[in-house]
Amino acid sequence: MIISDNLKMYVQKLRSSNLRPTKQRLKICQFLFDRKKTFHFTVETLNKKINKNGAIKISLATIYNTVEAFTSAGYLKEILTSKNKSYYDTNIKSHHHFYDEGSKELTDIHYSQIKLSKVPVPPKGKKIKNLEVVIRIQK
Amino acid sequence: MIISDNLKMYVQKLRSSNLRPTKQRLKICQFLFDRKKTFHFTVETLNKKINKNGAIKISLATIYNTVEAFTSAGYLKEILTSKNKSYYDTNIKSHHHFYDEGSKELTDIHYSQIKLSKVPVPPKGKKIKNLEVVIRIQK
DNA sequence: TTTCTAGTTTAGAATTATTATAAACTATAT
DNA sequence: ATATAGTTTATAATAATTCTAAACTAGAAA
Ligand SMILES: [Mn+2]
Ligand SMILES: [Mn+2]
Ligand SMILES: [Zn+2]
Ligand SMILES: [Zn+2]
Repeated sequence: MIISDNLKMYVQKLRSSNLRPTKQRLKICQFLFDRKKTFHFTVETLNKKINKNGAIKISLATIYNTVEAFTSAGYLKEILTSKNKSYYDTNIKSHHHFYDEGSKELTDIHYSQIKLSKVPVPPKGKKIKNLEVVIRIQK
Repeated sequence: MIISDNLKMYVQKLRSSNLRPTKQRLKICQFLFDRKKTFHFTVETLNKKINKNGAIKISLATIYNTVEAFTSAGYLKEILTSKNKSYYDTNIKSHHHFYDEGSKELTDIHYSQIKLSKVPVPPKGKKIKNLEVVIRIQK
């Protein structure tokens, strides 16, 4: 895959979500999705890496806006785990996580690696939005 | 059970955790534990209710300090669920929760109501600290 | 191609939850 | 009673995030 091909792909992807393909969004797309493996990040880490040595600087506000827009559009998944910071995942398939309380890092657990053989019925009028398990680990 | 009996009990409980039985801590103990059912709260809701119409006002800083001290002492459990706010639980037994994204309220799920028939081994050198499930629900 | 406009980016201010600071207060050991 | 370590408190500081409003830009329409 050549980068210019991916760029076209991102332009389409963004347009299909009613998001204009700005250079900021495309740069963030490339950073997030031009790779073989999915990964986890926070706005803080993304901001640092995006603005390390690139040509254009992207403001923190735009990083926030874009991560939020990409999450709404379904390109990213938010992982609720820590009380202070939001984590995001480029792996949008349903799956579980280890959360290391020491290093504050997430590791994927494939969906099939956890079997819930008994799950309670939600209260009337409510339905289950998400059943992904976060297993907290430490040394 | 008479309140004065519970008060003595709280004094002992606090002393046994090397916490001086101040009038602030005792008032918070009474508010949290003088009831038949356990419940969930945030510092914000606790602060409002504690300082509604009581004789002594307790500062927000003391509410934070006390909730932290009680959690360390094992009188309370912290439930990590939302990205913005810490939730606490007077039910310190291991159990699971529904978290309603609309009302932002927690509901207990008895430990036996969820069966995990397959759980992955944690990475080497790490052990599982906590395996309580939060099921996110919505309308 | 120029013009227009809604959408986007940005710096900086505001907000929210929480933690830190340091002075005044108090439980309790001596 | 006194001393002292622990506690409370108002207030400041911090951290993550959201808001604001002005400047900028993609892309539709003229
Ligand atoms: Mn926040
Ligand atoms: Mn915070
Ligand atoms: Zn993941
Ligand atoms: Zn509970």
